[in-house]
Amino acid sequence: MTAMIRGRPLIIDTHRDPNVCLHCQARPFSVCSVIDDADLQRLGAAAVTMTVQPGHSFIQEGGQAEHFFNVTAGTAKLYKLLPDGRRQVTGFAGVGYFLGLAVSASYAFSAEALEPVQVCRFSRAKLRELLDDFPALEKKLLEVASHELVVAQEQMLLLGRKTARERLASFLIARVKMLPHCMGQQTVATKERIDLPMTRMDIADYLGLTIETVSRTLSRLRAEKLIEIPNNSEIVVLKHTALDNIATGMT
Amino acid sequence: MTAMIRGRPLIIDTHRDPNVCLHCQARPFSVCSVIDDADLQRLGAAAVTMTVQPGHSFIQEGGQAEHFFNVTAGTAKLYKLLPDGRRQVTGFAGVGYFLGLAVSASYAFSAEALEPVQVCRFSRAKLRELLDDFPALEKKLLEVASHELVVAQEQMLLLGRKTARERLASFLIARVKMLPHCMGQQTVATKERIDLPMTRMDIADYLGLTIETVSRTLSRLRAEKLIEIPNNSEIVVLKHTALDNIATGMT
DNA sequence: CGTGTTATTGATAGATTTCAATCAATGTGG
DNA sequence: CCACATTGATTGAAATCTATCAATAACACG
Repeated sequence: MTAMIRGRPLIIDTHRDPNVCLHCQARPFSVCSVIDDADLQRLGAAAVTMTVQPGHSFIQEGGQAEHFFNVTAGTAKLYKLLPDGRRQVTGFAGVGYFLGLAVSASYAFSAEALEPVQVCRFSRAKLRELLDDFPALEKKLLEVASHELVVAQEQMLLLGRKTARERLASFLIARVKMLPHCMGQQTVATKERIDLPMTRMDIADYLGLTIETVSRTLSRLRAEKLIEIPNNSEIVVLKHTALDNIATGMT
Repeated sequence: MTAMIRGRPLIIDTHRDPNVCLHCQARPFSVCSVIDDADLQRLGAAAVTMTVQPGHSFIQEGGQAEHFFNVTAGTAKLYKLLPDGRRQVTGFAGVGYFLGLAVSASYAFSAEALEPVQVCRFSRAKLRELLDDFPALEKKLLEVASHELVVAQEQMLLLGRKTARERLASFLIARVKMLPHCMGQQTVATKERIDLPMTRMDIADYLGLTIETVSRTLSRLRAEKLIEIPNNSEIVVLKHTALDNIATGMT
């Protein structure tokens, strides 16, 4: 089955399988982690699995908010637009991210895949059912939403009060912190390799800057030996602490 | 009873009364609206009523998050600080606003009264109890948090991509929209009087600008006959539509 | 009616944007 | 296999918006 949006194939594959949740590698990172194994079939039966190709949207700002999504693979950018095309990326949704919390009838943002993205899709009605039957899920969603709010406030501080240099440092440090936790404290002094599935333009739109300022600022951080830029989609943090101090406005 | 913080009297009055909720004029605007009259005593028994004087904080960024608050009168500003004193006001909490949703152990922001503020205070434990006993309350909180997220994303767009002029227009329009609803559509073409309990500095910190830019921009809007400024704590919107167009970046 | 606080207005400076050119990586077709 | 086009990133020069510095003005309050 192939859904079409504006004449272009958006979803290359949709799939229903009550057992998807059992083998889902995203479960430990997502809201689904609060559902018992025994109840997982209920969840799986309510979900539709989709794959979204890079550059394609699965949520449109202002569109009817009929579905909720859970990212199980890949990364998507979330953004809002002004009529003249100015864009603000409000976040990047990676594995485990729950999307569509908006209670309003229409979505407040768009979501576009940066790499092939796999999502579980739930209808509004199905999610309501699930929430009624699994209070733990509702608790978890409240927890997730609360955390999102904290992150959003931190981003407001960044956008409203931080310099370009501080914004880039904050962005890099935040990315480091979401690296596989297994490394833990140990890597603080050593090299930390960040994967960047988004373009410089996306970073600029996320940090409220222009692509040129992002580029210039990264170049300067590199010249100062705080980072390395092996290629356009990777950055290595050489001096975590120094960068962290810049990020928090301590320098 | 008078609580002290850093040697200064923070709360001029605290009060326990199981029946407060019955006569609470903030109920229709707050999460408490989902609790039946019959259960209101449970709610009231769990709450402590406090009054906070202007300039005093009842939530400290980074402090232990032991309580949740519900504003029942007045307005507070919510803000985050950088080490060098740069401030970002993340929002203004008016009547009905629920505060402290953060799940973390410490608050992510500070809250300071702009005018005498009355709040209901709940302990973490008590709120958990209430949430377990009243699923509707949990649902409502999720709804509230989701709405807050939408508002936060809109603010990110403002801070990241809008001009000073657009920011002020957005701020004024948002304030107009939260005027008593009884007026409805009718006043769109007529005068709309906005009350500003915050200083120009607070507005600047909310919009990611300086006090001078706020002042200049308001002066220009006045010169263009889009607004009137009868005094420092009031603004009259003369041309709602024109201002709205500026706010949404249509001009 | 001082007096301190808050807001306005002016002049200048500065950080980031804008405009523009170059470079690098990738892909295409002859 | 190599010109050629395309896309994304970098770098430079100039412009612009907002911040900063500074001086008044308006206001609140004892």
